[in-house]
Amino acid sequence: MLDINFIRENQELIKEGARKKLIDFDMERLITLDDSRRSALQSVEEKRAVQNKVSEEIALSGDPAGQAEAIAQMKELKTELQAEEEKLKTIMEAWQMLMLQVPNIPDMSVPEGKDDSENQEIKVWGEKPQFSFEPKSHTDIMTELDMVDFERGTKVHGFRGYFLKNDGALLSWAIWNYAMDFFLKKEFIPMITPAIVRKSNLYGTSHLPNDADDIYKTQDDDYLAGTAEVPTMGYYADEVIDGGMFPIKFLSFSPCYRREAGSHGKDTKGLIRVHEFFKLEQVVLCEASHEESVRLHEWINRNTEEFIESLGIPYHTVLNCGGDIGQGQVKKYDIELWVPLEETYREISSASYFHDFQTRRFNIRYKDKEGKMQYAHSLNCTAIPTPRILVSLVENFQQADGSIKVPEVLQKYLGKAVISK
RNA sequence: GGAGAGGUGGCUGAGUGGUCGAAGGCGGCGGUCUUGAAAACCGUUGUGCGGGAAACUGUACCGUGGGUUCGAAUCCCACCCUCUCCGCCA
Repeated sequence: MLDINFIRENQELIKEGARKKLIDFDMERLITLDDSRRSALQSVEEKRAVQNKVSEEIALSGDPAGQAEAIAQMKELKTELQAEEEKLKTIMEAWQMLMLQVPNIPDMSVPEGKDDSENQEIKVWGEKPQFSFEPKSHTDIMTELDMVDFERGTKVHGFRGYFLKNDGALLSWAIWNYAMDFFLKKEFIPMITPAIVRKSNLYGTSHLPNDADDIYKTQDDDYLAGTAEVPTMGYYADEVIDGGMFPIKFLSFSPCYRREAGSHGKDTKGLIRVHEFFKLEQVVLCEASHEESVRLHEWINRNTEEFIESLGIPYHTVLNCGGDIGQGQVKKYDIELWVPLEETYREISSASYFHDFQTRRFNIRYKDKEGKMQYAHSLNCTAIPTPRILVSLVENFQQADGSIKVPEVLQKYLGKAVISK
């Protein structure tokens, strides 16, 4: 959400931003609606002022005849007022709906482009493995080592179901434990968050109303969050935070649920695209400063790069183009890991900053040094998603005999250097 | 799931349907006093939106949403949440 006054004063900037993001937004309609909102609000407030004044006079008056007359007049005014309030309410509903759709303005550095194919590679790291044998896919490797069971996963869960077992399960735990140690050295606050959330939280992060089809819903009208970003951002909703705590850095662990409604034909095999997974997520709140947002954005992205580097998995980082960043995001980096069998990089991390786009929706504020109320800034970045990370890990470190070489940093967490039959 | 109690400002806690944005206390801020601090005393102390250069001013906010009324923190309805007891349960 943006401030309506800011929107009115920067219409061209926002329209240009929407164009770059390939978001269809009807600015003229919002302005027209806002004009009627303003005039209706003003009219209602004027009538209320009269009502308040006369009501007070009635209360103070000792003259019954005068009171009766004033009450009669006020009855008329009340009827008019009720009609206008009704009108205002209708306008407000439409206005709020539109306000939720106004896209945040992308940063100047965000490149033009229609989709992820036009993201800009800004960094490449690591040596892609050269196999002296015929490499296998992660599904084959892991199935043969009895680390995963897709057939029974499908039997129990349905489409995209999986069980991780034996070293597949242990490797997941090893990664989580290592990741905790790695990230907590950077002074994050560890959290385990609820995944079942009230829908207001999803409006806050702007997953709603945009991605409604991709979100599971309960019979109580609650939702299953697709990322711990949602509950973590909701944590301070409607609060005034002590600005001295900034930057607040959370490392949140949660299960993540995604219907993948728009991608039925994609990645139907393996662990790339599943309905249910686990993720450690970096979520940061900071003071309302563009420079600070930028600094922390680089930092959280770098954290995940460092983590991947410590595992030794080849990756590249891309700067997402306008068509591939969300409504609320100012700028986004994706980190993508090399998947040898597909001969391509696959996303495992996404780092974005939002300025006060999310915190306005969540009403997360603080008092700045001058004592003025400000909306905080928010950012988030994947720390590590499992089991997706296993895809690259297993394929890159497979060996001729079908075993997997365990990255050195994980060995003490897993308790072995090689996963084999 | 059943029974009961309750949700008021940063906290605590009053509030007969009408000078209530809301007493008192605590805390915070400013000041007097003091070498300094404490204590005491005095003053001050919410947020959003609109108008105004400003002083200030209009409006809204007492869990949320409706309703009754000239007028609602106060009455009515629905919902949400918290607490206590019982039941069930990883």
